[in-house]
Amino acid sequence: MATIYDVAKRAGVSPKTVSRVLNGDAPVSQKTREAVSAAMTALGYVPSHAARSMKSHRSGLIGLITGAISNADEVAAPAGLPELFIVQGVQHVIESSRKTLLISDTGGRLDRVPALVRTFQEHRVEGILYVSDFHKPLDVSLDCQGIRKVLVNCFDDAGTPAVIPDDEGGQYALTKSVVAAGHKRIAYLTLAPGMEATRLRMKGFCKALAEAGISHDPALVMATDLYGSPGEHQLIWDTLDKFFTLDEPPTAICCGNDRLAMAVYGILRKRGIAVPEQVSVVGYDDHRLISETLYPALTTAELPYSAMGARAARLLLDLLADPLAREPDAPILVSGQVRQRSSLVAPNLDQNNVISLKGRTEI
Amino acid sequence: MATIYDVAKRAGVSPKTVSRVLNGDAPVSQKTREAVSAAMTALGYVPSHAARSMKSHRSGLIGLITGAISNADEVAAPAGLPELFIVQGVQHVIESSRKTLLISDTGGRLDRVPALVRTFQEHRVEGILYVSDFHKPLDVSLDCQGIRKVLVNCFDDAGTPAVIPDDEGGQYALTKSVVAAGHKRIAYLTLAPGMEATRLRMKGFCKALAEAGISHDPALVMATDLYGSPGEHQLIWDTLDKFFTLDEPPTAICCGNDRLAMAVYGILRKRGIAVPEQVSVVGYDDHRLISETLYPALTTAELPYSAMGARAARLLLDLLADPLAREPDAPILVSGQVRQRSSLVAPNLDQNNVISLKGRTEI
DNA sequence: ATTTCTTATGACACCGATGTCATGACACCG
DNA sequence: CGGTGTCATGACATCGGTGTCATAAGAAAT
Repeated sequence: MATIYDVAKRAGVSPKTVSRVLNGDAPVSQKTREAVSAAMTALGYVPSHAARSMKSHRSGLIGLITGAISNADEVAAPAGLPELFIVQGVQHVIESSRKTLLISDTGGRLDRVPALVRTFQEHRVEGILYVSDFHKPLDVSLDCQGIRKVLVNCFDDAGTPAVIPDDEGGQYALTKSVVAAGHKRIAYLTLAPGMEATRLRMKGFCKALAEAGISHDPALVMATDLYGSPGEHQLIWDTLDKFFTLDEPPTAICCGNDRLAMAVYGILRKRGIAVPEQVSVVGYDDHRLISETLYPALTTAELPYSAMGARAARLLLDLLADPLAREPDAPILVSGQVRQRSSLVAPNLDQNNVISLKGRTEI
Repeated sequence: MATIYDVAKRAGVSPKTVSRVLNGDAPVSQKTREAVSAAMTALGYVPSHAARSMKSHRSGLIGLITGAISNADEVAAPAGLPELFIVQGVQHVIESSRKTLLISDTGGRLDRVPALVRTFQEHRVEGILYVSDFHKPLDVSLDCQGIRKVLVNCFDDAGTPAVIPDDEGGQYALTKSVVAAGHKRIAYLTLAPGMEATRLRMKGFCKALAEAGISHDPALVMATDLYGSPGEHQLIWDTLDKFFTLDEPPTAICCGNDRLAMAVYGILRKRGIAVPEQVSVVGYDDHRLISETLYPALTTAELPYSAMGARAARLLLDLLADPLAREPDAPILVSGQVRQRSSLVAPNLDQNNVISLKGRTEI
């Protein structure tokens, strides 16, 4: 590989002059510049990042730690959407800032994080982004030896800058849409209890109902997310069974994520209940592969992963640009849109103001 | 950041001795080793990758170019499965070889590839993997200036080493399973014409039928993949309509990918046709988010992206380890499994040996 | 005791850039 | 015509490691 000395010799100038042509940081005569450029082209010269960063003490690298890649075959992890979208958002921002993103994967094993951090340190990354697979408290000790870091999709109680989804607001807005469509009996198939998203979204769900003057009926709320477990379909089946043997069955079903909604579609139809004619269904995540392809297309709330990644990357770059910049003192919430599609319509009620399940046929 | 000189001074030895402790490449007395280790710990010393690679001329970096990350919101690109799974397979192999993977994303713009290659060159990557979003001829000029490269999910006619999926074999095996279940009238909703996968899988499909003595009926083959187009559902609807008004309707439907199968499920049920009781459905890709969650679970052929990534990474490492290693002279085919799930059962025929569509109710 | 051979360690140069400082060549000024 | 300033360029040191070679300190052999 050609070096700056080779170029200098060929162009008949000093290495320093070649450096000046490269960086344009000092005047170089037109003639010299052309000679140097010609030599660079002829030799296929590309400057060495290692040599540069050694002298400048600036690597231009940003490290990102994720489990997205190795987790990808459990693509529907608890919260539903692969955190890869976060990486996408990060990538866009970092790349347009002329820095290079170094992505490392935990391979699903948190005990490997220290080794990844060490690799980042060897490369003298200027900042680190830690991306969690779903919204939760940080579950790994992340000692970065003074390197600036930003958490994405997780948070700690040490005040580390963090960017998280606005789960409460998202479910609130989505539920309001369901209410606005005229529904009063709204069931909710939640994600696993104990998850941050479950708690926050329930809060948003209840808030929207309360504002609409609809009393909260515990019989309409069930946790059903069991990804990977063979019993999941049975559980959803039984849960729906309970709902539809109530005196006043639900006219709309909120699902903890789009994947659950996909399962619900299948089971409802198996039981001869038409979506959306007899029951409306909404999801969460806006996992477009699902929400756009399901028939009918799914109304859902966007989990703004890409925007979160972009926000986190921008935050990190800002912190790096100004060493005195104050870190935000609370996690930054990023909100998503409600995506209206055809699975949500006005309820179809009979004269008793109860869902009309006539014409139902088990197929 | 502490340097090897700081450590040396603190331990009262020369930098070279510290280097020896770090690399263990020459004998160091027990006492010295301990003093040096203590100093390293006290100073939080981490060696500089830049300085090391400069001297050794070995960066330990492998570059990977993909559109997977920025493409992620078009997660169901033509061939169906996000090529991210390829990256996952690569990551596993590279990481266990003590090298570091540098991932760059095209942002969907092929004209940015040269810039990415240049960045890789600056970092002196030892090899480059180019990952295509679906199986096709290489569609970008990839001038790596002598850096070893391996193509994944694509191929060129210049003999560049490549790893691609065995589309023909996959569809052949899958179709054989459908035949083995007893089906003789098998419809095929193909991917877009012109795609490598479409051509090869059709070949496998026909081969399996021919071996079973089933004549190929063109009326049962239609291209329906229109991802992102609002007319897709209508097209599938109309296509299914044609199938089921034939004198001998199909008893099984092969779909070009799992996403199409998901759409077909919805439409069939809307039309009161039960899966799998009246019609069996199979997909392609084994996109587990879909195939495991659909109700009933989907029989499908695995598109072995992860294995392809691993294979390509291993090939690249082998080529790097032995500069004289001969490149394979044809693309390496990687085969996937057939995943048997509940959407495929024996056909339900009436006394005329025709599919029984009794009990059908439009819901 | 002297020579020989390990073993442990250090001095020094070098990898490929760039920052600092010096200098040569001109143009412009009075 | 000499003095001053600007422009273009080069010499040299340096960043943080490691390869090469030299050498001091013991251990083993004579």
